[in-house]
Amino acid sequence: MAAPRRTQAQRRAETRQALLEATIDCVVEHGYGNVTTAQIALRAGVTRGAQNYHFSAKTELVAAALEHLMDQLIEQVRLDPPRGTDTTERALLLLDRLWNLHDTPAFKAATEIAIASRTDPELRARLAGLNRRLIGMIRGMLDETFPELMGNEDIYPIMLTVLSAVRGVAVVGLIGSPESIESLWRIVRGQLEQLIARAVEKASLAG
Amino acid sequence: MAAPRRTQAQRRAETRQALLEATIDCVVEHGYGNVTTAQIALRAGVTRGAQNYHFSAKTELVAAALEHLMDQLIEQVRLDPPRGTDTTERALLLLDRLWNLHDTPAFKAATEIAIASRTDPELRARLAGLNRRLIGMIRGMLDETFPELMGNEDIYPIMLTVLSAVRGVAVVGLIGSPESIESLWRIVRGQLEQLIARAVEKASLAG
DNA sequence: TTACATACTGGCATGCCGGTATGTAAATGG
DNA sequence: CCATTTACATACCGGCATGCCAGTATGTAA
Repeated sequence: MAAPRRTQAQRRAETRQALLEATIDCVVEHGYGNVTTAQIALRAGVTRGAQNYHFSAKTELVAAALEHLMDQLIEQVRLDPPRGTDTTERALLLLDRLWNLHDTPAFKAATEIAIASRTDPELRARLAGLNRRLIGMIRGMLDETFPELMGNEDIYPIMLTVLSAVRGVAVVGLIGSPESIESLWRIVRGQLEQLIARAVEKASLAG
Repeated sequence: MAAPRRTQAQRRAETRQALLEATIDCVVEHGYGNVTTAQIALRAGVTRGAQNYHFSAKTELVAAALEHLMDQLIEQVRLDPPRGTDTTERALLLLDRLWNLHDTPAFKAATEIAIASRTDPELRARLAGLNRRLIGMIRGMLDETFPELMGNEDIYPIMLTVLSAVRGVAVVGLIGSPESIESLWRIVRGQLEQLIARAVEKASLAG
């Protein structure tokens, strides 16, 4: 095993990333309340000393991990926007993509951490902008995906409602069985589909 | 201070209730992850010994507390069903009541505990039926409140969608500022209102 | 090569949490 | 009025998570 001779910046980046990802994994697996710094360090293949060197407190690590996760998700979504000639078709594609995003382990972790931040001021402060940022991202995506609806202010309330419903289902999904969630989502999806279809119809009549 | 000479059943019931309520209060105030059994006992005005006598483990106490809370809420809701001549009017009344239920400290506690139960099998098992029970309650209430819609299967999907959306908003409400939640709810409420109104209209045409 | 900065190691120490064990008071029943 | 059960109090233990620190290695600049 020859020493890889990494540069300082590389070393730093690699261990940090390993820690951030291990944090998310551990939260997903054991739940935020049960996660220990030792577990995280172990999973990251890093000693507790190194861990503490980069992130002096647990909260800091967790907050950073969630921000990192968010960055990944946003990037991942931004990379392939929904394509299609039909407006409704694109909208439903977006809907499904939104759901898939919420049906992911990452969302579990994010939710746990967000919930925990309610009573942790330090954490809360750092996470304050994340939801705002998420909504901003979705908004931007809407504008890009539906240029024909540009300037139509009616779509944002619908977006928020859809997002809320998706979140509601996703939250139940944290504790329910996959089958029950699947069935619940099918039902809710049907309703949201109608909501969207009507909105698109209305908008194209107006436009 | 003369001894009140309470009966055993009274003593038991009183300390138990004090413990259950203190548990909810503590969870609301400090968050599930930070709550300690000592805090709860202190708040309930009970020693840790008594606490342990009634609830041998923390999980047991928390689960019992949530069930107790649920009982209270269900009872409270069942006591005054929405009245009104107009179907839509009653539906909107129900919608607001549903939101008020979710905009309460009790919901915060319930959510925290539910989230925690994801990685706590013991807790999860005891809470498994609660959501089912809640939905059953809402279903029953729908049947009572809208006898004219009886047998119309279309309203359940809508109910689930509305419930999901309400929950989604409520979850954001856990960490957001009261103002931002108020404004979000107003927006979502507007959409749900339309959803409901359309459903009622359709149902009365069919009926 | 020397001097310095950054990255990392391993272990210690403290506080605290949940659970238990044992003793005491209050109520019930005969 | 005594015996037994139920309800509660106090003290304690084992364990463990967290943060910290003194030292070491590795990269970087003079």
